[in-house]
Amino acid sequence: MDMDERKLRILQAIIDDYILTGVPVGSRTISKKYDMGLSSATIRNEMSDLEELGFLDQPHVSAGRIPSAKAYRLYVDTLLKAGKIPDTSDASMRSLFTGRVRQMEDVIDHAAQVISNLTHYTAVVLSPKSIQPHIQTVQLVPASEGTALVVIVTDQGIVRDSVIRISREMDSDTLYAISRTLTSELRGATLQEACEKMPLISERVNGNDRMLQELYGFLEEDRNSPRRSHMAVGGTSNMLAYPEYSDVDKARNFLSLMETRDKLAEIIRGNGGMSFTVRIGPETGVPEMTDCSIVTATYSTRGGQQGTIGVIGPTRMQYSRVLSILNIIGHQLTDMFSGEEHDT
Amino acid sequence: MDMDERKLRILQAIIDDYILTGVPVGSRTISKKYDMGLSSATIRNEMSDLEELGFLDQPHVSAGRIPSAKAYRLYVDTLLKAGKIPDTSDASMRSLFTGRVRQMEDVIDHAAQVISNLTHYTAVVLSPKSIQPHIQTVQLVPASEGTALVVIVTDQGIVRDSVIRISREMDSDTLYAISRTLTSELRGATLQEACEKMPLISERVNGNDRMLQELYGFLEEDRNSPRRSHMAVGGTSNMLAYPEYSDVDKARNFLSLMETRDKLAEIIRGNGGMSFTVRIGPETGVPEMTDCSIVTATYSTRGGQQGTIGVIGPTRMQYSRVLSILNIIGHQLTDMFSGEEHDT
DNA sequence: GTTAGCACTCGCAGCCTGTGAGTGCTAACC
DNA sequence: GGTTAGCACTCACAGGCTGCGAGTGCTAAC
Repeated sequence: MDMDERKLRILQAIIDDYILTGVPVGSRTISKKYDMGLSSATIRNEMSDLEELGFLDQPHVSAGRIPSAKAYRLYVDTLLKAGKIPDTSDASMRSLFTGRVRQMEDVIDHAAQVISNLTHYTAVVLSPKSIQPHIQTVQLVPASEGTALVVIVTDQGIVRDSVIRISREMDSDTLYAISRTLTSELRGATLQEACEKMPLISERVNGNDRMLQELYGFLEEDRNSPRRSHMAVGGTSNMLAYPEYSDVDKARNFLSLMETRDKLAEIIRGNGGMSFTVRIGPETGVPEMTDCSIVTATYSTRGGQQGTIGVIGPTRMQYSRVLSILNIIGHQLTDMFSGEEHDT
Repeated sequence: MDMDERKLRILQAIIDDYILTGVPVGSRTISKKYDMGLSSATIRNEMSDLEELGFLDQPHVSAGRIPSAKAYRLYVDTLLKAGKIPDTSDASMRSLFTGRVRQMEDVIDHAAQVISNLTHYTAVVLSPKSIQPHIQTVQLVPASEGTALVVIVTDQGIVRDSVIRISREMDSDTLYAISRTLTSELRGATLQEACEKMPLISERVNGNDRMLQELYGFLEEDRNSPRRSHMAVGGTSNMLAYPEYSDVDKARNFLSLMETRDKLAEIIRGNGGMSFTVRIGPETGVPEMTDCSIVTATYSTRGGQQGTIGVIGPTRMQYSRVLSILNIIGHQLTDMFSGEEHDT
């Protein structure tokens, strides 16, 4: 017994219907609602076959059938093969980022909002993972008495800063002089390399051991921390609207997963840099998410780094709509971050 | 009919029991569990009085009684009057902030986590609302070709930054020179005043109109935006564990309120700078939160600004425990932000 | 003023039942 | 041989009924 054209059409109809309603779908429904010119009995036979092939599950004998993960997979694959993205009414989306957002983090927060509003699922937006940024400028800025702010600008436009203590005698000019030395010494180095170079530099800028010590500490720490990779989550409450989560315990599990941000980031990032991924149920690899699907897309910034946007929803997700939305928003973010600088 | 000592003791017992169990409490329970030396019948009479006085509500005739908002109010007030804070096992809390956290935002995120873990309610932490910071240093740092980073350090240690476009000819020294001028001109000014001064300065730093224009734009925008006031929310999923939220719709309302961050910040900030506030049910002023209570406390930073930490829970909250925890965490945050600089 | 006793209320869990959606199978039909 | 009508069967679910138990209010006695 093989998949033929007709089985495929029936499967498609079942999936469509189930995505829409969330209720197990029966043979009669298919034969009536989607006029295939077949009686319910015939559909019934086909459905029985489809079940045997592993595309349908039956929650209990006298209920309709629901698509299996395998079915969604097939569905999505054919969807993606066929020019994938239908044009959603993107007039409504074109101008979502006009409201003068500047800081990258603000944009990311906003994007998560927008995506979750459009999809009615949960949206996650990750800033690009900075892969070994190279130092471009180091500057010490006088802050309050006895402290200075270290600002490190990298080639990816990412700015890192921290306050360090300095001796009270230092004035602005001295700091500038030191900044120049540091910049010329460290330009082009990765944070890693900068750490290694510090001892050498310490000889050339004599008499400021304590300060350099602190600077070193900052570099050291910053190098190891994955911070500055910002993440925004939006629309977690949307999920509660789906009958899949009318069970409070399930909902709670889901929500607490959404709250453990490290884990969540890891999950979303698990797309291997593909421009689109769809992970369905068990494919997510997360036990808590066997009845969720994750759709991700990427956007890129000037430096060629990739950020990730993702949508988490029930397995019966409106895949085509979600893919379309992610596509559009992804492009918008790319435009925003790579064309013009994201400033005023 | 008046409140007397005995009525108070009974009310206390009822509240304690209800906070613990969440189930309407009956006269028999009180007479047995909390040995008052009174029979259930007597308690019954007293409870009837308490109901008449507005301290108890009866969900339905044959259920026990539950404390009204008025009762909680009384409860909290006497609690607060009496040296308020019981010593919770704070050995477990003392060292919650050791893990080398530096950036203020990280600390705030962490604090929200900690508080929600300790209380099992939802925690909100707000960074101080910067009230008219004064500029201390302005520095332009070369970023990528044709752009520079403006770093503004204020007297409150708050740093604002943005990328602006500059003409390509400018080198590091030129930028420094301009920085010096800007700093000497603007030191001590508020952002507001800085905006007003810009036209004047523009004459003195000739030939860089475009850059100054952008700088002006940045100041202008920054002045008006309440950003940089960071907010962290933790433990929203905790609320679903309480029977009060076993209704999914209710839970969803709550969660979507937690997601509208502006509104949430406003609500939490509505404490008028009091060192402790407890708002019970309707007192919150938020229709969606009539069955929630909000407890807030403040912490302060070097510049004397106040940040807010808050806990949102069901009205039958463990007020004394929550107050105690907020007290401790508040002190820790104050120590961290006002004693030493929050750096390495 | 306190308490024992009692009748009464009412939510809730458990059980039963009818209904309806859905299935699988068989036999007839084209 | 594929398709369809018919039929018996299954099973979740909603609705109605019932008994239980927790709780109350009232009254009368202590």
